[in-house]
Amino acid sequence: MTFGKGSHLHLIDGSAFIFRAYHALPPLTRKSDGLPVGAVAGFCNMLFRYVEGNSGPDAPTHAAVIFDYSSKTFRNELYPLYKAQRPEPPEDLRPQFPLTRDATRAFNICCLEVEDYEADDIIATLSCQARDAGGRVTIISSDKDLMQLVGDGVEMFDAMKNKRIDREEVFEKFGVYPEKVVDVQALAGDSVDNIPGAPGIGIKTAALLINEYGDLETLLERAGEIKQPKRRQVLQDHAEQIRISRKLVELHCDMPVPITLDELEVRRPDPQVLTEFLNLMEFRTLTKRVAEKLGVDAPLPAPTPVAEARDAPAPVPSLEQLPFDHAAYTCIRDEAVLIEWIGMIRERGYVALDTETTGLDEMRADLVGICLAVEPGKAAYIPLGHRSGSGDLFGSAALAEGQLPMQVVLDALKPVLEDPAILKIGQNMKYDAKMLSRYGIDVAPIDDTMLMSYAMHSGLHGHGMDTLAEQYLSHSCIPIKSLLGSGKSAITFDLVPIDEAVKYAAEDADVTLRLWQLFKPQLHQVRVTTVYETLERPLVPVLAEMERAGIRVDRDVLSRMSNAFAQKMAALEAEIHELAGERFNIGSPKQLGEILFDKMSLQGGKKGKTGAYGTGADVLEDLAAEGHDLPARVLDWRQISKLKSTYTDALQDHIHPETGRVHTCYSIAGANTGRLASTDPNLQNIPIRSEEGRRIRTAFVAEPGKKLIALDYSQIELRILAHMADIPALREAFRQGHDIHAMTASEMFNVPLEGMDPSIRRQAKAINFGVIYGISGFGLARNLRIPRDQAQRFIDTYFERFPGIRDYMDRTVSEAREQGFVTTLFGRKIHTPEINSKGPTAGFARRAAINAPIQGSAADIIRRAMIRMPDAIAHLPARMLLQVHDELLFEVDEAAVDDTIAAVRQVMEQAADPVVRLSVPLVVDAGQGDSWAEAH
DNA sequence: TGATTCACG
DNA sequence: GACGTACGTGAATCAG
Repeated sequence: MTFGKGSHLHLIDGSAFIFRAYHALPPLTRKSDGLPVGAVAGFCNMLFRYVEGNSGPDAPTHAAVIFDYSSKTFRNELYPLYKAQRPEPPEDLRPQFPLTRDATRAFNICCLEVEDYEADDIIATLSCQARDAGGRVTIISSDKDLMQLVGDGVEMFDAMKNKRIDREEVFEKFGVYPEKVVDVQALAGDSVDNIPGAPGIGIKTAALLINEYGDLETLLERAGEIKQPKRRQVLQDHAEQIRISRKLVELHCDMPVPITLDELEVRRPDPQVLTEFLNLMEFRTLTKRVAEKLGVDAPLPAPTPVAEARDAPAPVPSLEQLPFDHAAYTCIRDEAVLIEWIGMIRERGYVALDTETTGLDEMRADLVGICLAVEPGKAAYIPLGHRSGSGDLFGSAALAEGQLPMQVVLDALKPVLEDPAILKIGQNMKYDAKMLSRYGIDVAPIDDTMLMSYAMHSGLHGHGMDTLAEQYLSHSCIPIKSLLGSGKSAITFDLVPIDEAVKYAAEDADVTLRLWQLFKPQLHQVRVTTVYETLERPLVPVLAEMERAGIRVDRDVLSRMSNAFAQKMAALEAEIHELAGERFNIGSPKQLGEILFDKMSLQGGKKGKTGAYGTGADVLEDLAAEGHDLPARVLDWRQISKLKSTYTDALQDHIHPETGRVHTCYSIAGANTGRLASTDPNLQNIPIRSEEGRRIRTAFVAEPGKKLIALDYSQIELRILAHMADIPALREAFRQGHDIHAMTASEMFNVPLEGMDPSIRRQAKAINFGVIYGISGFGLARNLRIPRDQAQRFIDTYFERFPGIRDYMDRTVSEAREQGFVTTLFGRKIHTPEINSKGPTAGFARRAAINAPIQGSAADIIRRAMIRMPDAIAHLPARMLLQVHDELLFEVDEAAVDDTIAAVRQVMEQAADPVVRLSVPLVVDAGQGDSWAEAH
């Protein structure tokens, strides 16, 4: 087909694809020879997804993937420093560049690169040709340097955000429409690409100037007319540099392209060629998936050149590529079959296990069925508590036919599940272990695929089964919604027909087993075996115990507080409506914003990106400080409302009817840094900072005759920073037991420790915290409510006095850039896939990378303490109940309070030993009382 | 469902 | 006078 009217050309920014793929995936290598292929794998996945998604009315008629030929181009002649400070691509990415070209061709998509030109120029030239021929163009990229091309039938598509970029989007970003984007870029420059621009002028100012003078040339000619002297000077002094900058950012629409548009016509991939290429790369799952899609047989895996030991046992039949066959799963309905399966488990020494229940709350849900898998594709479901759909009016349906009695099954399985020689594999085993422990079975030993993934892939993606199956087995699990429905009409698993349940449940165990076989050897390759074995796996039984124990909560205390809050709120509500002169929903930020800034026209109203006024506490506090009553009352109302809805009301619903206690659930793999997270309810954010909120802690009480004791690490993150960054002054202060913030203040402001002004100490404290968070002048200024330049001076002084801190930060960031992850003191890896992105994301990623080793090391330390705790307190009448990041809460017989504090403190303070010898001591503070309020 | 707000370390 | 920011979480609520 000739390219012309009605044609639609897709131009894919190949280099962007490669880098994204590289950073999104762990460093995979080809099994047979160790060739790094992670980026190629990701690239192929993206291309496949792209091809799959290309159907429908807006499908392209023509397409090409565009690459950079090399990093040297004609622009370097123009300006030698252009992109000069770009880091070299990582060593293991280099050999993958040519493979991505091969991959593109294997997909039967034209791939293009031209010596001396950037991919962007090729994209520009082809876009112009296509537009001139009357066709449409979509550029698949989010690179801002391409935005100058948008308009007149040319659009961009950000594949990452799944968002189109049109003229208006460009205007939002640059403050001008596409035809003026180069002018703005020329003025603003770009530090990433080393485009000089005009010093001190950013995009905002540049857009302002261009909009005023029309275009860059006019602006430069008439620069003398500019009123601001500094701006005028800059433009006059740097006119030449700005003109060069413009040449650097302007894309070439007329470069020689060795191909015509007609040749880019979309072609179907040749199944043979494509699957052979994927097979050569040894992407087994992708090969299979593509073959399925194209309706051909997957080629046989290439023989591994490494001589296979002849007498080695037959390899486990090749696993993750075996298709999922739901019809092949067994349903165990009689004892003979059950015994047969138990035999198979004993023979192998491991089994993947999954329990099905009536709900997600292990403390309240009932067991409905158990599923076992012994080989990929070989799984069996044992229905135990299914009920036939037609129950009586009260929903108490009778047990369905054809199920073994629960007790018979549990009795038969118990020896296997508790056998120390048989490994039980689960996905989030804490859930299943807790469930089964309620039925008298202590599952051990265990492996957990969720935790394996967490140890290997933290920061890359979530670790739920669906995500993992999708990512590593290219398999989409049956959604539970398809069985249970959703919303009001949702049913519980016991009402699902057994035939349906078999497929779903057995699939889960099957997937778990396949993931385990895939992950187990990888743990070692990625060097996180120690992390998994010492920080993840042993934590499961410890947390399960804590969650089962729960903490006693006094309902009456909460309920009385709720009533008091309700009255207070009603009074405040009346007062606020009075002040506003009308009734409105105080809980609605939108309505509140309109009242404050439109109706009352108070100053300081700032609209965010959604166009709504900000009404956060900081904004309202500023208004209140100016003497406005309404915002002050709203702040009061908000505080009470929060306490009531989140704490005094919701917490009551979480009191277990039988135990009278609240049983939170900890997610081990929730937070990227290694911290735990607490849910249903969250007991890690019970108020303490405000006096009013603190009272909620009086509702958390010890049983009669017992006490609560709380022990928390003092300044653990700062101590870790002092150790990791090796700051002698901080280290010494901690060794001497000095007040660390006062010491910092004294160093920074040259004031004596004696009689220090508390506000000076407060500022030093804020800086100390800021450092842990990846400090910025802006952030510190906002936190301390001081001018920005002053905040920046503080930071400069801090870095001068403690130069090691800056070194540490720089080291950490470059480590993240080079490896794609940072590590804690104990070897936990936290991936930083966005560290090399541009724009505001870069700032976020940078700060997160700086913070992660510190927060993560602290998390590792308390994990180590928790894991050792059961043995350390076994001889005491004490139970560990809660963890709040740097604090542990125990319930103990009154008589043993002191002994327990001593034992726990010992474990906590020595928790880093012997793996890490900290150069600072860890110090633990302890408290005790009848309630959490007293103990803290 | 996403944005906003706010509780904690 | 800058692209825009403190790090990590979970829950309740509003609005579309």
